[in-house]
Amino acid sequence: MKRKITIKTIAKELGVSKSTVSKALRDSPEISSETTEKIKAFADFYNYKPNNLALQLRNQKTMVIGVILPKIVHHFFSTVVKGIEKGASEKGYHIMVCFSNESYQSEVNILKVLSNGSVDGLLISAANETLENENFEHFEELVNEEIPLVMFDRVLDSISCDKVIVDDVGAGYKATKHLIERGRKKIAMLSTPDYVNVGTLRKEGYLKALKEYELDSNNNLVIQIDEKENEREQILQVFEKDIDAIFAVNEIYAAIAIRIAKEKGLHVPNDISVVGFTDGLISEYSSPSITAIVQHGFTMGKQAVELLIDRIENEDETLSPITKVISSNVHERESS
Amino acid sequence: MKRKITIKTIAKELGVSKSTVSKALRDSPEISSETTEKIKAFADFYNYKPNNLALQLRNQKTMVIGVILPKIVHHFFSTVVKGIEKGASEKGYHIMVCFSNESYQSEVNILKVLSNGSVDGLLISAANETLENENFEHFEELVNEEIPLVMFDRVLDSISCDKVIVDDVGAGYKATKHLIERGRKKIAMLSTPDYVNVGTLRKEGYLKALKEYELDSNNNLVIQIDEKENEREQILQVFEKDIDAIFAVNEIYAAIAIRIAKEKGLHVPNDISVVGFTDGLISEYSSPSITAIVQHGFTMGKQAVELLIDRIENEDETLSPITKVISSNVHERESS
DNA sequence: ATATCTTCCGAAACCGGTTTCGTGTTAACA
DNA sequence: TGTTAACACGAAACCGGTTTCGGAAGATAT
Repeated sequence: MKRKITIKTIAKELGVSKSTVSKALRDSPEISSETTEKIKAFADFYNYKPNNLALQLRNQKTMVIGVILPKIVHHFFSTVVKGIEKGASEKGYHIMVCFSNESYQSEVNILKVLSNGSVDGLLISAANETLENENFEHFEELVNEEIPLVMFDRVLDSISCDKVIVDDVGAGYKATKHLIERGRKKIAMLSTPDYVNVGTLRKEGYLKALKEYELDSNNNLVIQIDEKENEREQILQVFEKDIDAIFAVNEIYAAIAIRIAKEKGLHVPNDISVVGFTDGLISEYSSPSITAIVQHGFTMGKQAVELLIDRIENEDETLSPITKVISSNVHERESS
Repeated sequence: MKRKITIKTIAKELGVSKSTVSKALRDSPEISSETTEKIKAFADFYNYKPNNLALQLRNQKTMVIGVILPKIVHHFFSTVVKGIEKGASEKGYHIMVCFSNESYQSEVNILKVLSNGSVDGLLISAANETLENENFEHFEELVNEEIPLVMFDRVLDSISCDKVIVDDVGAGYKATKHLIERGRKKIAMLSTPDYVNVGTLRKEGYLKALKEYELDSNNNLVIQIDEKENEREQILQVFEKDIDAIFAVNEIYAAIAIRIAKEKGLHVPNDISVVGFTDGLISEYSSPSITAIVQHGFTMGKQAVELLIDRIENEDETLSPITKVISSNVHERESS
């Protein structure tokens, strides 16, 4: 990188002091218009730009928000990132994005680096491994250090910070109710292992709807898919049961279910209805297109970053943590 | 944020000088093991972490790489980001991600901020608007300032920097050849407007394959889809022509084409074959699944960031710019 | 007893800005 | 003519580290 021109260079070249240059560039009334013009012209000519690091150090403010995501090649999370970036850039902040890849150790390492003053605050969605092993000390430390922190989607109850979540119980309920209203009575659910709390919450909503409509809610229509194993094999099992609808915890499982149904000669939605979660490209472009719960990732990201910036810029007021719930809704398509 | 403990605090508390603390923490032989132990214990107890900004300012190095993308809610780009992050973190770098949202002005604004010393280098994929209007001064300025820069995917020939691109001509050729080898003779192409050079290049490969197999290559089987208009309406037009195959410039157009074909009672691939670009979730999970060109976004991102870090860490050697070409291949599925 | 060498540590400069405070010059006023 | 205020600018501290250099004290050599 070419050696950048600094205030000192300008000062030396023009025979004035550092302070004069700094003041002139900031239009201080202390400096005569004559001198100011001269300095500005010089700075302009040499394309002077103040060094951000120096300013950040001086102001103890980076205008950068750290974002830790479990993954990025994922429609929901990429949508959230978009919302975060939008909200951040509107307030003049930039984002530093890191991925835990669902690994606890990565999460810890990233936090170690980012909590060194590189960022003004953090936006985190926890890794599955962290949730599974219940190792939360690294988050607790952040709270202790009073680093502004907002968790979203994959949040932890025991951490005292602002949170933004999807109303997963409500969403599960709405999805199931939607199927019931279409006349379905034997609704299976493709869920996640229990440690993924979103799966658990969605199941709760599912059971709630079944109960409300007095349908059989014995658990054996719920299959917990382990994403580390072959997903298709696991989903195949659900077709051995006597069902007329499937509620899948994400759009990929929904798409796989539809494909298996077709292979078995079942018509979707005539023989079997399918509702998915995450209103992404798969739901939109598969055929039949898939009825899905839309999670409003963009909104979630934007609200999360706005909460965070609020904390950053009003550090004095120590309000108790807020949890925002983004309500979801059913986007009806052809599969139900 | 809680006032962080600094070297000065430790020094005052322990009655030694700043320099002694700094040296002790860095295991300098200048400091007696006794003093070192004492300082380390104290630092450890109060969870001291050196302030990154101070180090960055001192070392004139941030270990941060700026990434500018046209968009993130897009399978290919999110894959590239994953590759970038992987390559970066392997070398101890972090990434700062910004989105131009295909807007020229955003691109300029982002560059203005990021070229202030906040990053050690930049990874850029140009916005469509920039390509369309051919405004490249902001990139030229980067080159002038000798800020390490690597462009990927959407690159500009006139900018002198390292580049990583997909072999779009070859990919278009392979896709078309694949269809021809399946016995197709009337192959339409769903392309992009001409200013999107990837579209133009893919078309070039398409035409090359047609010519090689002595098929009619008059241009009227090529439709340029303007993504700002209704895409479905535009794609519908292609079905008015006498065709037996479609080569789509991305997977969304391929999915839309398949859907329209089904609606028209055409069987895919018996009546009409479809090949798409971008081997994403849509191609994988739609039914029939879509034969697609895989672009290896992860590889592209990783190679781009490796080129960049190489430049950053070997600034003295001024080698002439390198262009890496990532070759793509056909992932055969059911649609062809 | 003096010279020299280690060992261990502190003062100060530096990175690149901002900001407070002090000061010399000139003009206005009594 | 002396006092004072306004103006224009510079010196120095500061943000939080690292690093060079110099020096005090004690150990060793002569």
